[in-house]
Amino acid sequence: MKRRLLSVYRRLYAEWGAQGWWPGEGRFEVMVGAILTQNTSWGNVEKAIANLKGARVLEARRIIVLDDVDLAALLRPSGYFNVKAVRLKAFCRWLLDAGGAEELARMPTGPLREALLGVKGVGPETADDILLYAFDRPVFVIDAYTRRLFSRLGIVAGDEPYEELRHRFEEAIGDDVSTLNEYHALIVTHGKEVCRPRPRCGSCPLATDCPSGLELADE
DNA sequence: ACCCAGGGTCATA
DNA sequence: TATGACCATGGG
Repeated sequence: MKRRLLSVYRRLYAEWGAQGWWPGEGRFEVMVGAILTQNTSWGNVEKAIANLKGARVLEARRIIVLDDVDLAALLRPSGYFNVKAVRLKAFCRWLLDAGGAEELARMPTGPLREALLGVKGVGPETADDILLYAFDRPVFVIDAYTRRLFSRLGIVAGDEPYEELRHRFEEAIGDDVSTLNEYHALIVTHGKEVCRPRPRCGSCPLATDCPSGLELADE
């Protein structure tokens, strides 16, 4: 399990190299993106972030004073805009009450993760996105792409609880932040291009010698 | 005209 | 603990 998992990483990396993730400039924009991309394609998120920039409100202090309706209007392209307006404001409120990102950056990873999970609208995946990509903490993000790719490879079932998968991946990968970062980035940016259902298997980089431990599970 | 996308919350059993 | 409803836009 550990070996096969790392083998997938080596192949993804060999094929596509470092991704230099997360898209977005600076801690705050990364955190905003993590909330807005919940069950939403990144292209739509970019439009919403562009709206926030255009309105010059891409700062916690600007966001908390907006009316929910006005904020929702800016977030419209990213979908679930009413829900996300409330979540984004709750997150910004928490961030400011905590003394800002610089203060949070001093917290150990465990307590910081618990604090993030205490914010309404921040679940395990969003918290781990923020920990890994905004605070450079050694955690691995389990998302829909990860479940899909690795269940296709037959390495996991795919429907395990979030924490179980997270611990399995972290145990296999280790605590090197840049590896955790690049691995998840590769899965999201190129996971769809590999290990498609049987008929297309032969064309994917992972499948060129799939017999060596990466054979596909039947779908 | 579907189907799905870098989830999370809340109500129910 | 574990399902199901709900949130909503935009691209394929």
